[in-house]
Amino acid sequence: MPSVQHSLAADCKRQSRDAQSTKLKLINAALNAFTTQGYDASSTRGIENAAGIKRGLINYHFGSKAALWKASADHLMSITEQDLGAAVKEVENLEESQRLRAFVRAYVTFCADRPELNRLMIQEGMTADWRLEWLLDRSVRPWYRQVCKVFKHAKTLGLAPQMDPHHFYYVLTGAATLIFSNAAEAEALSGRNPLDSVAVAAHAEAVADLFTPVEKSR
Amino acid sequence: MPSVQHSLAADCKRQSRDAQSTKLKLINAALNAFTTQGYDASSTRGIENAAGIKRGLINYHFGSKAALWKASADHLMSITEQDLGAAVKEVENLEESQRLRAFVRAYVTFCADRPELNRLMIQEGMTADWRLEWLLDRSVRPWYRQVCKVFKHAKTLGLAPQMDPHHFYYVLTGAATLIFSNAAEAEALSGRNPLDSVAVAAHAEAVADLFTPVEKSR
DNA sequence: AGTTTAACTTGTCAATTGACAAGTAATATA
DNA sequence: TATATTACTTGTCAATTGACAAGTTAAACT
Repeated sequence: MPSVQHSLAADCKRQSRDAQSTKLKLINAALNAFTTQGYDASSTRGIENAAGIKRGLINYHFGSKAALWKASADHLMSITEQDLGAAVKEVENLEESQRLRAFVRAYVTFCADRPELNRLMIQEGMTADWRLEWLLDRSVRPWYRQVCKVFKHAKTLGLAPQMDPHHFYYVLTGAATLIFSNAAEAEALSGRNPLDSVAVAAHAEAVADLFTPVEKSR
Repeated sequence: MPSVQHSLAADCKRQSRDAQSTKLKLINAALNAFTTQGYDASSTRGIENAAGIKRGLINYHFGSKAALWKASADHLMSITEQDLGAAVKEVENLEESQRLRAFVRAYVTFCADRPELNRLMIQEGMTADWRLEWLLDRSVRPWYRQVCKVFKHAKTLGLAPQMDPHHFYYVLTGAATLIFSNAAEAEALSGRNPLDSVAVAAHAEAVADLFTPVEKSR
């Protein structure tokens, strides 16, 4: 009997006294708040409530709201690098003529999987402050260079439209992401959830078609 | 001498006791705050300070923060309907083969002139609440229908890519606007102001090229 | 000139916010 | 078993926020 109780207690141990799991709950709740409401409109108490933990734990585990933001953004960027990095690697194994198209498709699919990334960039891309600077240094600049590189290569081979890479970056990013960033609006307008897998695939094709030499008339 | 003083006083009269001009100052400051920071992160006191008027006047003239938001959004939408409506009318005078291209160009130019509109849609398009509903009813739905109509017409004539109108709407809107909505980020990445007229024209061409049957190779 | 009304001003309030500090409880270690 | 460390809890604080109410001033009207 005592042994049962003991092992039960051991099983439950990680339930409310595991710093790692508490931190993760906070980071997930924080990402949701920061990316949909923005930094200033998100309250630490609201995040703590959403995470289902007690008041005060943000300051205990992270020290400040700003530090929580950095930890959350860092977490999101790590996931992004992992997921998107793997997709990009696969693209490099393809025949040259299909690379840009596959790249676009992989990017759109990723954006639908993790709309938080684009929401965060939209929240922080409007005003030049410490958060935008942090994001630029941490991951936007490298990603920007990579997109430009892929595009320039395709353009050289005549497999992409003639366009300045900088404009391509924003045309692609905007075209690929707005429908997911503004999912609530898009759903109200169309009556269908844009994050639904069928809708995602259709959107990916639409965006890919734009940048791929058109297969003449139908 | 007294007459001079009198006429001077008459000229200055509208300086600090004209309800219309006070309201307009508030609406402009409010638009700037609401579109860049979002509704919840914008404080009425901050808006009053930015407008250069005294504390309390928002509640005197508008009754509440929510009412100020509605008045500001309504103001922005009226301007939009005027400017964009005029541009669309001009497009209708053009030869059919050029209409979609001219439409896209006019839209991009407008977005650069008034980045507040797209910033507002981004701030409010993520979450389904009373503000999104207000915007949908007031102007998004009509505009959405118009864009779909123009596109369907061009598609029927083979002058636009084969694509669902709903996806076209978000592809066009995203491609056209992100570089202006995220002007701070875009400037940090490229070193050049995306709202500069040369950059705007280049972006308009890039977007228009996407949706216009490509003039083969160069 | 005297009165009314509209425009503005300022004091105050309860609620929320980020932060910190002084606690308590659970677990690991000696 | 005793002790130390880590994880969590709760009380409190000053600052900010949206709202309202009781003022004051300026202009319009009679």
